[in-house]
Amino acid sequence: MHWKRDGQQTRSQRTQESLLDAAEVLFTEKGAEATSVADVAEQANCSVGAVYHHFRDKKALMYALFDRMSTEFERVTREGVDPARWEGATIADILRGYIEASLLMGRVRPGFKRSGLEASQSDPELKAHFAELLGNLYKGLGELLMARQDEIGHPYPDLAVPFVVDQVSSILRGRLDQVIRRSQLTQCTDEAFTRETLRMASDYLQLKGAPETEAES
Amino acid sequence: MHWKRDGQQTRSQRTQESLLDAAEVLFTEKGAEATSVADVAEQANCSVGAVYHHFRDKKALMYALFDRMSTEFERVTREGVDPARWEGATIADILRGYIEASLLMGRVRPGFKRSGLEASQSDPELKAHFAELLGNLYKGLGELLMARQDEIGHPYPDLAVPFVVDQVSSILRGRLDQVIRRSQLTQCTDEAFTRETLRMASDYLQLKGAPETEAES
DNA sequence: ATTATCTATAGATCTATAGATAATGC
DNA sequence: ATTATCTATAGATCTATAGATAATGC
Repeated sequence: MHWKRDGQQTRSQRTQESLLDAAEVLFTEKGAEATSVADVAEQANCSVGAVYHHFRDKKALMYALFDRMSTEFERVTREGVDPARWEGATIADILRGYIEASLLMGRVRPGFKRSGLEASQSDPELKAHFAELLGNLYKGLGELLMARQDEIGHPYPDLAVPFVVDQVSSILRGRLDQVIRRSQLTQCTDEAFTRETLRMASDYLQLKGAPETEAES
Repeated sequence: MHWKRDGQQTRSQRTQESLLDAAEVLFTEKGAEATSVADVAEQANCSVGAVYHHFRDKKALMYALFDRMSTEFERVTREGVDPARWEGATIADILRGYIEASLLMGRVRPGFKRSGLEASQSDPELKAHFAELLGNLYKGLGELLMARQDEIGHPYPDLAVPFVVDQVSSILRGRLDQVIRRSQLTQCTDEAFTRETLRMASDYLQLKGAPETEAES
């Protein structure tokens, strides 16, 4: 599982990170396959030889990038689904937090999904890892909601909660997928998007307590 | 806009179609970039030279495939959103029809999205065309729903209808996206998926008339 | 006679390495 | 002395073409 050489100089680590930065930009933009090692080297202001000094081959570079993104994703997930963080919060609060955080992350780090898929394609083990990362997020989020089961009016919370987690995630992916989205109709603001997505999830779960106080005056 | 040569023999047309079939399989499986012209030729049981006899270059093959898929997509859309077809139908009927048809299409022709995206990436004009195809579907579906505005309890139908069309589409894409989905949690049947997605959309729109008669006994 | 196909190959990339040069830090 | 970088290039693909061969249909 050692995809990158452990650099022993400060300079080495700097180069390695700038190579990963370069790869992240280019792979996100046009995909790993369409990006040559020379492209990455140029973007990182170093030579092709340097790339191969740090990474055994191109695949190793892809894996290392995926690894770096995964680590961050894992950290954000762990913090995000920590029950302590959401003490006293309602389901609506949690869902709103999830939507807002996803929009933010998806824009700061747009390449995670693509990177994960490309890595998955060439290695079933990484595919499993990628699925696990997403699974952990969905599981954690689901548990936060299930702990507030009494807010839910839907007749089968066991079914409704995983379903709503899944669907909201799909909706978020849909909004963040620049390629399709860019030229689509729903050109509403993030605020409107968040509000309506939240309303959809709330209506579906039939949340009690604070009903949408949104109807006109 | 002539991406393929007009074959003048019966044999020619057969070969062309089998080349497109081969490309559809391989491009869907591993992407156009990762597929070599030799791969396509082999899958179609012909030589590389034959490919280039029919298509100017590899890009032309991609475009022709996208073209063939687009034509079918357009036809299905046109028939699907024809108001005459849905006379007397409720919003729930229409949405159910959309969901079921999408699941079917997405499985019979899984490569449409990928093909569209790859074609889009190398040609802005095709990107616009791809967006237009999806746009027409969403527009037509939206109009069918708006014509039944009196069923909608949501305070702002003008906002809610495009929103629900968009979100249901994202949810469908999410379910059909094999790469992510394959290893995901929501392993419910298509029936359950359809039912719950429909319920979500109905709840959001606050459909009057036939309320979900689904609650326990 | 024309059109379609195949074989063989030139030319363009792109990956990966070898060997030389430069920088680091003990 | 060791580690990192660069330059130059070998070897592997992959795209596209040229020229020869086979099939079609008038």
